[in-house]
Amino acid sequence: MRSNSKTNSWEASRPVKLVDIAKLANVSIATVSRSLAGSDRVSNDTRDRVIFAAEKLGYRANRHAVSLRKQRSRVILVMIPDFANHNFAQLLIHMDRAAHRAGYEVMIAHTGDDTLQADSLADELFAGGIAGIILTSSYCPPRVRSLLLSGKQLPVVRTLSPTGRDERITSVQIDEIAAADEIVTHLVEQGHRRIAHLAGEKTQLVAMQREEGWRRSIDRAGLKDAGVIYRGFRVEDGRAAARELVEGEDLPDAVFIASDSAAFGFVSELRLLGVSVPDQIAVAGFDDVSFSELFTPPLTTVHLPRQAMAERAVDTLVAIIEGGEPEGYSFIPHRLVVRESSFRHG
Amino acid sequence: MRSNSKTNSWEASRPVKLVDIAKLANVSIATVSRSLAGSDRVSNDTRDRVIFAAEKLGYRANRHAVSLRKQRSRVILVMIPDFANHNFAQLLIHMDRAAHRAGYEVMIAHTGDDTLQADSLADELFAGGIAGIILTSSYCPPRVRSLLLSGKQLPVVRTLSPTGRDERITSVQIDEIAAADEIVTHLVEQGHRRIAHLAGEKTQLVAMQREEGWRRSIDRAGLKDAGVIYRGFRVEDGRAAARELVEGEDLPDAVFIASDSAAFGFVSELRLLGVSVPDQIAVAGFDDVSFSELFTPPLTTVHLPRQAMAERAVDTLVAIIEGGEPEGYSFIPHRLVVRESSFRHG
DNA sequence: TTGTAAGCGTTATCAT
DNA sequence: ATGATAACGCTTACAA
Repeated sequence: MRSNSKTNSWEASRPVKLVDIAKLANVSIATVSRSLAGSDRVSNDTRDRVIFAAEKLGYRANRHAVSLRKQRSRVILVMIPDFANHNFAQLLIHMDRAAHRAGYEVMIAHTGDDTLQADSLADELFAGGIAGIILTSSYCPPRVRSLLLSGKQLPVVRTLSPTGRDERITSVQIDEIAAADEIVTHLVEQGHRRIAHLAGEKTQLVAMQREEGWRRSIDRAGLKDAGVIYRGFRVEDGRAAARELVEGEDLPDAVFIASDSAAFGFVSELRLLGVSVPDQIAVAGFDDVSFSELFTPPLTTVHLPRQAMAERAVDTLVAIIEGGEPEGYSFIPHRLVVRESSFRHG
Repeated sequence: MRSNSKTNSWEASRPVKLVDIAKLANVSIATVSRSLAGSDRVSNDTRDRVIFAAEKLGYRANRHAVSLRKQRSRVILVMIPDFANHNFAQLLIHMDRAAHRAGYEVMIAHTGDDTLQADSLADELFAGGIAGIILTSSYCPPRVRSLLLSGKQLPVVRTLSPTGRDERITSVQIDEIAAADEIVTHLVEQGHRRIAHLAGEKTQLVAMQREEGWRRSIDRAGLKDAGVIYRGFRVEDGRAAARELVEGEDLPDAVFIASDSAAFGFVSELRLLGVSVPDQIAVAGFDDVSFSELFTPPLTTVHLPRQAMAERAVDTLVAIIEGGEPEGYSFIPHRLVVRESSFRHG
């Protein structure tokens, strides 16, 4: 048990409660509550007096009392695998804003290494502690997953990361396959012929979809499979892939890399190995994080519409929470960003 | 008012409550509560039966009921000016972890453009909604500030950003002046003579302290003031400064830039203008965000010990919340990171 | 060792 | 239009 001394060093002045306002305004607490809630069953005069008193005392409702009584929380849990990744950080800004607009607060659960804490937070969905959950990776807390699979509708929405049809999670995403297809087609149009792919891990749906897009594009162009390296989305994965590629027979003309972070590592390691981008190998990434345009060379990539996804995800979730019908899937348009890293060499 | 239909599309199965466990285990609610709390005033047999029942039903305590009854929340509010900035994103990861370790949850308030929402959240400190506040910028919510200034002790800690002595906020920070001094001294030792400074805004304490460090270093070395440009900490500020500098008389040997982000913009814009770093101008930044080493050229900078600061800030706050004595200031050691951007040209 | 009951601050139902 | 009062789910004296 945690120490629970009664002598807090910060003398906690007693919070202002309804009863304090009631006394000051000379009405009952019921009337105070109604006035503050903007009910029309109060005389204008009384309401004004109450509101004045409330402001004078600096009243702030106790969220726990309200949530307990109303049996409904105004907290949305956002499950994030990695804060440090720009994708998630930016998503968070926009979710926070959208949530506030709708009258909700955002709480974060980090699903990084250890999901226990996060799962426990998510379970509060069933205890009324939180109103809904936004998933941003392929991860889904076990209890939520099993209920979802049993056909139950829950206030749970996934965004950023794609959702398999059989997962039954309301989803806000881009068309990953089409996006990958488009950017690889851009490489083809630049004149590149041997286009390899640095993919994510084979177990990840998002990686599989981006690979599928790459494959469709080279098939359509009648190009030969120049090889796939399965690694991951992090900087280090890109570095490792670069070393592997340089050790191999002959270099491809271009590489489509499934994430910008990996692309940074890839290009950076190639430079160390004396291979220059795009002169010797052209590169295209995926995500368009803020550093992509500052990178040398500036990275050609797919821009993830993070703001639109975040807002749509929140709005969808709020709609479900407040009794609407979940829509299943909704797709957000993506955008190609062509920069120097993909330019034809020579 | 928000629509509040009673027919939620997700049939909310009634949450499991203590009374459900009580029935299943054939004991009173009080005994259930005691068992789950690990009280020693319960027989082992009963406790086991209760815990078994609780797990079987998938019980999760209602946080609002607990907080209301215990008159103490387990939520820490972290006020962040900008999620997208790596500094804050990383800080958040570590705070989240440290908070969970101590049994708290983290809630985020974005103090970006509009502080109203954030202030309102912060005010919950006085209504019992949150247990304490961590500030990460110079911003401090008005009500908190005025109470602090009146000499009151509050569970409020600032980190990352320095605190003025007169602010009376418990603070976890690095020695900004010393750090700036050291990195400028490194530039001096590289042989640079005309060392300019790209500072933040004049109104910001952190900018003033870094400028002070720069000034001390060049004074000690007996160098002339090669000029200060006051802009800001963002990429765009760095770009603008680069243009201003190139338009001026003659270029300095080196520039100490008060933030890595601004340094990215500065170097990037210089490249566009045909000035190369570090060949024509050496550059040193401040922060050591994750891109700093991927940047071209890799950036010499001061590493902010984000993890240590985050953990110390949380621990300090928790100590105050739980009745300890606030320590005032505590300093975390920083570290110089020397990379190519500061190398002597020629 | 266990049960009974009061109460945390708020909202909502029922009177008046 | 307003006031009394019963919940909301939980913890914790106090009783047994």
